[in-house]
Amino acid sequence: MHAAVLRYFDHVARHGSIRKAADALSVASSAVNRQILRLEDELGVTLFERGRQGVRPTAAGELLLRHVRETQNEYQRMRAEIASLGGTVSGDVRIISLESLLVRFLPLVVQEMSVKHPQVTFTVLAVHPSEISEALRSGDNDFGVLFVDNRHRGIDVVAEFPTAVGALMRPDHPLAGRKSLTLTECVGHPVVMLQDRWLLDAIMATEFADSGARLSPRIVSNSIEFMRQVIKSGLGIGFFTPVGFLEEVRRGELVHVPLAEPGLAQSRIGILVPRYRRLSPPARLMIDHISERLRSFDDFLAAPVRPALRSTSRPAQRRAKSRSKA
Amino acid sequence: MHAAVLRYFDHVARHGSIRKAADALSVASSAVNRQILRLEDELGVTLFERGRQGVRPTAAGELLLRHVRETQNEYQRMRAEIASLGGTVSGDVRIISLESLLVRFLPLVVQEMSVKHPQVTFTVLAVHPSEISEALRSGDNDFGVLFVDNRHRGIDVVAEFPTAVGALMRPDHPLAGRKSLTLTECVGHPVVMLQDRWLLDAIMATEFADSGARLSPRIVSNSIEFMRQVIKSGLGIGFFTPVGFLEEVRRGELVHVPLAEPGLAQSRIGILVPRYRRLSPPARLMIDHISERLRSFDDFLAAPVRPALRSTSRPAQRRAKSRSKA
DNA sequence: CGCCGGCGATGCCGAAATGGCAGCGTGCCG
DNA sequence: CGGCACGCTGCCATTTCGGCATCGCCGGCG
Repeated sequence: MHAAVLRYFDHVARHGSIRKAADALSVASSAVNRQILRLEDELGVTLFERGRQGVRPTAAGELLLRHVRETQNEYQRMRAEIASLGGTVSGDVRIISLESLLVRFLPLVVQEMSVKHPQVTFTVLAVHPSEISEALRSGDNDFGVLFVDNRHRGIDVVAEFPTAVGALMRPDHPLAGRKSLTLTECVGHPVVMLQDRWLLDAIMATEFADSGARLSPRIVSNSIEFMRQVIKSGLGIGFFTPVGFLEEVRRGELVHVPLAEPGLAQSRIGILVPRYRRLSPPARLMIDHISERLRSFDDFLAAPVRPALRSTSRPAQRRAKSRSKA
Repeated sequence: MHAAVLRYFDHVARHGSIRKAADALSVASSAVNRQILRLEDELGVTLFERGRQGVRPTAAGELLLRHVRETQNEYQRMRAEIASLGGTVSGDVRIISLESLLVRFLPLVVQEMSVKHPQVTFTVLAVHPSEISEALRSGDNDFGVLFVDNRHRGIDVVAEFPTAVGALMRPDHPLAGRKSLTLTECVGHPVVMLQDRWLLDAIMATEFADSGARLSPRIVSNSIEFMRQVIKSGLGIGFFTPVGFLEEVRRGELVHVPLAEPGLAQSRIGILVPRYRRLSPPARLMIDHISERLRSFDDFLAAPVRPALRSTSRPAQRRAKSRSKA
């Protein structure tokens, strides 16, 4: 429906080069070039600065770019809305997430969703913590499943759930019997750590730093899967939320001991949505489904800690504080 | 830039007929028709119900319509934004207003604005009170200059100014010497009234009813200009905000005596903007300008009442409570 | 009852827009 | 200096779009 020039312009901006964009679009570069020139003529401004190394949007180009992307996003959302009028939900749901949730949790909910709504497609991306704000604000993604971080402006938390960041280890580890741990208590034990603060968002990073704990990493990696295997083989302790390791903990292959540091024990996973974003029907359904799933895991996630401290009363208190709307 | 089919679709929906739309667009009806058919084929849904008397959007058509209009509005706003990058402000500012402001006040500010920014065009419409909400929400208009009515949902008041609704009469009228009046005090005097609640919004209507005052209208009309002349010729009292009659009051041709009823004395004129609407640069400038103008009238508008009641202290207190942003 | 007028849909044709191909000029880099 | 990637342009084929005439349909009116 929309003019091809919208897609062309978007691609040129993304690739920073007319030829690259034309290549990605599978059209001749001349065609793309002429559309851009025609557009500049129509608006009476130059939209790209032509450098020796490609093109870069001018201020006017940036404004147009925002309009174009917004239009395309809204178009997709509207198509999904129309499709859902006929009863069958369809469209693409774009999610950004913590990598630890990408490994187990999100595949599960995506699969469950796919069974219920076969027409829905999914784009699930792990993002570097420094790019979360941009990824949510750009309008390219519907929502994020991330650690709640109230430093983000213009982003709403539509549902959040407590999760206890803790130490993951084999059942035969010396610390495996503990009900909770401080980071300082882990000093001396071999630790496997994530490289480059991946997964550990800023909250945790400062907490780890503030504790003064000089943890000695025996193994450093940026692969969750690698760390999973390393921990399973008893090479050290890892620090994670348990959501990505539910199966291992259930089967007794690993033990998750929550950390006592307040900033970590009270950390929360939330569904983060750019404020004012209109969600497509499948995105709304997906948010509801994830909320439900997280809530159903909640007892399991939180139970190992709190009931042990609060003796008898309220033995399995529901602690999810969903603010999801109907 | 945008595909012609957007404009076609919009026009067809507005006119409720393909041929009418084609006529308004100055293209052949077949061209319009085929574009609509192609669009329906592309989306896989029928967008219009073909009746004997033209076409009417289906549910899917309504969704698409919203997207199309939003896209067009945003495009216009973006063009204005780009144009203002070059220093010269341009674009169209769409305002809805009370009819009483249309007669004197808005022509003044529009003229002042036109001098400063010749490239800016204006669309100023009087709307029936029952259509205010729809007119603001539709996205067709930038803002309204109206009586503040907090029953509107999703509409923000970016600036508001007290205005004293009062009785307008000739200086030789028996009540002309009064500092303030109640409606019951007006009983017995001939009154000129607006037909069909035009201008008087619901607040005033109820106030007039609640007061129990049985005012005897000698003349009823729906034309402000007609009533102005009638009042000037001494045929009766009219009830208005003074903004539309500033010149006459200044020249001493008419006297404006504020009404004592709290709901009327404390009525406010405000600039009402649809929440979440992004304003074009000229619209922002126009809002600022109107705010300033209203504020500069404020002393004049409010002074006749309050200083007289509060004797010495705070003789000419500024009472504008602008919440306009820079 | 039949005619007329308005409606949307369609076939046909010329005009305009779009895209593909080849080639130009230019600046960067080894 | 020669390759290389860049944006740009002339030429031609293809696709799309719009105008015109026409069809089928239906309601209103004489």
